[in-house]
Amino acid sequence: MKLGNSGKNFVKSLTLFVQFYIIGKDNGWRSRIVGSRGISRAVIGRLPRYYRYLGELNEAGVERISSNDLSKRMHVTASQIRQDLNNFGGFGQQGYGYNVKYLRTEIGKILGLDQSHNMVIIGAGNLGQALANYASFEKNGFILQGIFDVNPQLRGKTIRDVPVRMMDELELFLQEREIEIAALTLPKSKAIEVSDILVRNGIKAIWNFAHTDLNLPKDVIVESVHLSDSLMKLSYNIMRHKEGHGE
Amino acid sequence: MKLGNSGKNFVKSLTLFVQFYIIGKDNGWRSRIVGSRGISRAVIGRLPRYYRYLGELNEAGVERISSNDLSKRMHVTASQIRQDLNNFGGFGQQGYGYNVKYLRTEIGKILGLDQSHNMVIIGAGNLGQALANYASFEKNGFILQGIFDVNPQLRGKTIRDVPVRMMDELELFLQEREIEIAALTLPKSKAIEVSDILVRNGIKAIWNFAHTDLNLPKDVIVESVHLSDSLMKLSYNIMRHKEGHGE
DNA sequence: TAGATTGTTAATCGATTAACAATC
DNA sequence: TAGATTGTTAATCGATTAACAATC
Repeated sequence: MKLGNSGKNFVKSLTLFVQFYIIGKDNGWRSRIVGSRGISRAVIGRLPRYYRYLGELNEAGVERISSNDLSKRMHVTASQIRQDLNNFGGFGQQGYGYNVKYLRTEIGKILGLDQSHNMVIIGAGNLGQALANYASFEKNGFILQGIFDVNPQLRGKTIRDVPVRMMDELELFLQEREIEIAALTLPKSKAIEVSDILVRNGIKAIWNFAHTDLNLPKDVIVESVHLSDSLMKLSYNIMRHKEGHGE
Repeated sequence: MKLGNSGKNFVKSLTLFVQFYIIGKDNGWRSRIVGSRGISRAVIGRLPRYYRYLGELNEAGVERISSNDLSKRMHVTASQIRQDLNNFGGFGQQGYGYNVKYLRTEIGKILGLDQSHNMVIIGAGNLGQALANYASFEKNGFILQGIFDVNPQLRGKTIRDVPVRMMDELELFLQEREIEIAALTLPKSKAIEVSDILVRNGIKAIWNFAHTDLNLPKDVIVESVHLSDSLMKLSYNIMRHKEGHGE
């Protein structure tokens, strides 16, 4: 029996659909396997980048991509891509590659972007305001519920419809709403005492921009963004580069 | 011959002084060795953190520290600290440990913090303004020379005495002053075209905050801070943590 | 000197890359 | 079916940790 071209494509699509549907159903046990730890920090660190590239491909209307093509765009090895993804399950199909939209969605689920997380920002300076204005966070499920500061001049100012509140309202606020994440955008002198308040009131994770490490109970997740560390790495590379060219 | 306690300490101090002086003189060939590459990314990534801890110790008046004590504060192994530092030379002394002030200075030199780097910020939104206001960068030798934006309403606004200029002045500005570093704090749609302008006008390094990777000639250093990548890692860890506790 | 602690080599561990059989 | 490309095992490479002799 022969099928015309459109018929073949239809079968192919159907096959893919069915396979992906089945894979989708796997999530139960797969996530339990994932939960049983063992995914390295390095792999997790790369997932957001895959997610970003798949988003761009998707916007560009690309339907499928092989690990090889993706590896060239991202300047990594195809082997690494396949190895990374297979930590979480088989998202691809031999002879076909990966379905861009599907793979993106799955990585999104792994990263928890399909769920919503309530967030507050502590410190309404430039950096706090910058974060508050990133509309794209909301798109990924991070919902800004409150902004706090000590400066009375900022009281009542709103950023994307969220009013700045004073710090003395923080504890009650955290208790009344289910806030999971706090972004700390304040000087290091305040960061440590504030982080204690946050932990006492059930915050699950802190996105730390203060110029210090936070030593908190190990069930509190801390993700730090140390801008000056980043700038120093850049500076080191400038040095190294100058030497390399005999200056 | 016996020495009293203060005499012994004097000799010890003298010995240390002499040793450190000699080590200091080594820098010529050491940096050439370092220049001959081979320092891994991972090691470089840890240097700013050592620098930060040594700064805190120094402020707290601590004069010397052993790799063991430092390892406990930083939650790393003493072995790693010694191994890391010995990539750049022997900064310590057997039986004594490391001189805090000296080691900090040396790491600062490795990172290029003893030199000054002219910098511009492209994009005077909240994030650009936040960076401009970080006085501590200036302390480490990063000198803000200019801030640029397309928004005419920002024209003439000054941040820490640096006026916001319009983008059409950028090329001339780069040519007239020796600008090494550009911080890109603008939307990804603009980031790529602006980075081309920067490269054409001799920028050595880009501190990239845009939500995209920049594919530039390999002699241009790019250090990216992808905030959403960071938030996604945090989100992943929240997920994993929930699973671990059977939710 | 004895004790402490480094610098450095060797052992282990983990992550990346290569290779290829499975399979769409 | 033949060709393409994955999933996965094995080989390599690199980074971390352990151990200890050198030495202050």
